Amino acid sequence: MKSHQITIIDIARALGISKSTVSRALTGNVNIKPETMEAVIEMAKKMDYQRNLHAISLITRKTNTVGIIVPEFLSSYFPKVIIGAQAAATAAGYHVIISQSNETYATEVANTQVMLANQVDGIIVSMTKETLNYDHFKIFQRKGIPIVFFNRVCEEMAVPKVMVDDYDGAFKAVEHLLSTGKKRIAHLAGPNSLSMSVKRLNGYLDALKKNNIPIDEELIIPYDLTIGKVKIYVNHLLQLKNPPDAIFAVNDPTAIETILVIKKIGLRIPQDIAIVGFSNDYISSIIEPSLTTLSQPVEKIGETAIALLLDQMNRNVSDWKAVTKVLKTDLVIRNSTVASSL
Amino acid sequence: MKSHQITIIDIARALGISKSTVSRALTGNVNIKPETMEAVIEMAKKMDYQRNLHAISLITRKTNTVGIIVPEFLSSYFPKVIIGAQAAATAAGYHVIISQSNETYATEVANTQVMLANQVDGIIVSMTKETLNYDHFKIFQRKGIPIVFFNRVCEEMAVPKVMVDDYDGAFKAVEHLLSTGKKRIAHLAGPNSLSMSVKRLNGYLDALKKNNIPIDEELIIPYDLTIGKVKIYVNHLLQLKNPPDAIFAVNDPTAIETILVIKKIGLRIPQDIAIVGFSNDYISSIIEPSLTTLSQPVEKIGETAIALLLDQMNRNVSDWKAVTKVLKTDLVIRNSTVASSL
DNA sequence: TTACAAAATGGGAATGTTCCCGCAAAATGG
DNA sequence: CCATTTTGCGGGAACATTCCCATTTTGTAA
Repeated sequence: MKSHQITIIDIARALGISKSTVSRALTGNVNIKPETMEAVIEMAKKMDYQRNLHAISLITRKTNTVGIIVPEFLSSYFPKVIIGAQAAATAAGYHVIISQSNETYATEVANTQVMLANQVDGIIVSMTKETLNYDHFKIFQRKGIPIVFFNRVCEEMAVPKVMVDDYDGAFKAVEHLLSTGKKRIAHLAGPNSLSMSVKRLNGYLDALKKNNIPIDEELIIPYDLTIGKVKIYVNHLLQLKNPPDAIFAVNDPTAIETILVIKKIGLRIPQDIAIVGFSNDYISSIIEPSLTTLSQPVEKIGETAIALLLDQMNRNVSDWKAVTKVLKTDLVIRNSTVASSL
Repeated sequence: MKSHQITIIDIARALGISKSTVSRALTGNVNIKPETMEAVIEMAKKMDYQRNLHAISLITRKTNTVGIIVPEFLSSYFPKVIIGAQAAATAAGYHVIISQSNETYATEVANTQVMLANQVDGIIVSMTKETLNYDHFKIFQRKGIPIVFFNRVCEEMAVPKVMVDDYDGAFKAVEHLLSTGKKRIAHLAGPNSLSMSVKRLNGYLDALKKNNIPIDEELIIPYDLTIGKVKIYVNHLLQLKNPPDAIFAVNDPTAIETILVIKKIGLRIPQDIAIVGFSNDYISSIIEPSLTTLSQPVEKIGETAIALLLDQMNRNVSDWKAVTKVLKTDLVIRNSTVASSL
């Protein structure tokens, strides 16, 4: 079904030289006469030669490829991280293969297998919200393939991680709400399986404590990040005897959905209820009222993850370092917490 | 640096059988005693064995992997197509590797080389807006590797294509604007390099002709899809002696940006100027006024592209068929053309 | 010119797997 | 119970390339 693949042997035969020489010319590293090299390269181009990475990686035990596994593609967050990561990887001479897990554990496991089977030299991963078992990641460690987590990290694995300061971001968000005079701040929290959720929750709690605001468990709603459920929870919050005057959402999609629900109900934002998100998705500046949120250095996250990965790849397994880089977030104040001056 | 890889030979040795038998057990196709097979599979799991796809594809000349190349990740369009494509590919037993070209020709060429080097069994592609030379795609044809275009297709190559009916969509958009009483409809067109742009332009032109509206070249602005430039063009249009009362934008990001610019200027949408986009990105329903646009069956596009690819892969090169599937768009009418009844 | 080093090339093993072929063992039929 | 078929398994070639070692060619200094 497939036509004959052009190999270095074909080139060698065409030029009357050996395959070793062709190989040397093509990899261009050592002891090769410039004219020979030129002739080989020209012939290769002429014959539509394409090197077979499988054969190369079979013998070199290296693929010059790094894998990226993300939970989803729908928010602008992960695509932007990928752009940063891809740029950094390309600059270092690595190819990138990407796969997305659709927020499901089974797909994530399958994706790790694809990466393993493709013999990637390393991977960077952000987990799905479902992932509770980490065996499929631990295989990489056992095999000596570096793995770096970003954003949604696996706490129990001693590997490099790139995160933003979720605690600090949440803390800033809540203090900002308090500074605008809000007293009852609800939190639409993420699932406990993600350490990010827990950290944001802790930032929320500590900001309240520091400002002597009593914590009301009723106002804290952990949910599974399924956008459709936001409506239920927001309605529930608003029907409390003592409803909140602000909502801090665990991420931007949730906050956006919250705004839509509240607008439909007819409450004024931010006068009746203020809203803060997390991540500064593109849409946050577009929606009305525009969303106050914490901007994350997304491309930097991707770059940093790759940098840590490359560092790890250049070390011996025995010399691996499980550094954790924490990047800062910036509070972007918009009209969902401070009424427009217009 | 890398630890020893577990091979079928290790398993064979551990069980005191031959590598051929292990291979048979693992691929599970023919003439193998059930107990032997079980023992092999168990031992493989116990030893953390991972098959080496490179060795397999080297000999089988097949990788069970299809490649996806898209121009960008930032709009929700391509990520959604990928979700559909990935689902279809997985269902057929194929892995997927994704790469994004950042809308630059050079990256696209590099991406095709990664795909070739990885010996993918086929690729689906949507081109960058810069791509004018198609040699890097023609290589696939010459090598007998099926290629399917979607959305942004290469007209001069006789290969399968999946598109939406751009002409029809544009036609519907313009007729809708006319039906709301608009008379001077401008078109923020895409670059001529993309046939999609040309088709949308033709739909626009024919809808005007059919309704006896004179065509004013002044109102047609082809641009390169760089969002930052929208502001310049919109301002230019509004400063014309005889400014437009509606703008049909070539895609949603452009339309969204147009809305933002016009809102800043202070004109009323749709009363002073109506706006229509193309694709129905998520953000289109969120922005105020919400955007009238043409929804595309995004996931279906991905599925269809993979279906055509698989069909092609199951044929002999001599039997390839260059079918073109055209999917319909739906006009979604929102407040950017019809004032809210509230 | 000779001797020797350096540069350029060739040959063959190795990478991990599948596939083909051959052989032994088990199963089947008369 | 023997002949024949089927089933299960082992051995070795093949895939495309790199790498090591050996060999040839070229260059340089005495």
